[in-house]
Amino acid sequence: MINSRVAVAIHILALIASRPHDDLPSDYIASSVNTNPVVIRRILGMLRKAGLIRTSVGKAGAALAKEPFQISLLEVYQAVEKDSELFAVHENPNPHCPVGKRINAVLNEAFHSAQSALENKLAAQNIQGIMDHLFNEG
Amino acid sequence: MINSRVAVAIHILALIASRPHDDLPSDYIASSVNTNPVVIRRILGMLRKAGLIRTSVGKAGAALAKEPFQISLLEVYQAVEKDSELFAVHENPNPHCPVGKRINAVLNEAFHSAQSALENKLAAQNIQGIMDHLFNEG
DNA sequence: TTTTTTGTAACTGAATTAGTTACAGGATAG
DNA sequence: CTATCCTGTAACTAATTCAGTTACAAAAAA
Repeated sequence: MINSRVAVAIHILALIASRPHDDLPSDYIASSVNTNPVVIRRILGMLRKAGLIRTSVGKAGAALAKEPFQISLLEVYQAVEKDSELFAVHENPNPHCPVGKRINAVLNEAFHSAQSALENKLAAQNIQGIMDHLFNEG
Repeated sequence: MINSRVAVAIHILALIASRPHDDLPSDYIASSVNTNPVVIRRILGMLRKAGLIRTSVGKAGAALAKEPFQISLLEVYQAVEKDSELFAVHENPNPHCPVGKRINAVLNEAFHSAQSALENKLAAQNIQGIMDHLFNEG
């Protein structure tokens, strides 16, 4: 299962986007997510390094670096999940076996098409869309 | 990253499919995968419980329970990965926060569309296709 | 100057993973 | 028949990842 940092990161960004005029401290965000403030600051750090938000040391609040509709869920996913491969492949299959010799090339191709489909769906969604679902529906 | 059992399971099935008249012991399969025979037998057990292969206690060899083209990579994936949710979501976001109150419903929807895209791509591929790539191309 | 806050290091415990040893008991070969 | 081969499974290990936590230096704000 993919870790919950992606979910928390989207939660954080939606919260910031929904309160653009407030400087939300990590303690406040943590109480919305229901976790420890350090967990929030760690994820804020990843989002900052990915260029999605701006923060200031010692000063409460984070600001989105782009408009909510310009922040795709794929960017968020890749900000908090540095491993670019979704599927693990076993190392060093037997090169003297006709299957082992080529299995990794074939698996990589098969897995890549699935991973791309996933990423395309994430790329097609953004923080504004999350906001719309949070506040304008149901 | 999704564990390597999926990759190993596909390797195993392709190997069995490519040698339908041989009874391959787990030691032999293990030497192709380059791991321990118990790792192979564990995965064979999962594939058997999923109805993809048949084995006999004490007797070498596993037989596919269906034709290679009828075994999709999605079935293999689900055989060795019992967790049906791809993305983790943080538990108990704050119900008193307008974002926390609804974030999980929105996240589940967003993640589900991505997961479905992945699963559809896996469902569209099967062991015969893996064999074709292994032996009829490149 | 006192308080608040960030950023980050360091540690913890839980969970997962792949690999390993061990062995009971079924199947097979001589 | 019996010695060997093999499966299925339990149990243990070491490595890794994860979320949560404590601690604290340094920046910002009250």
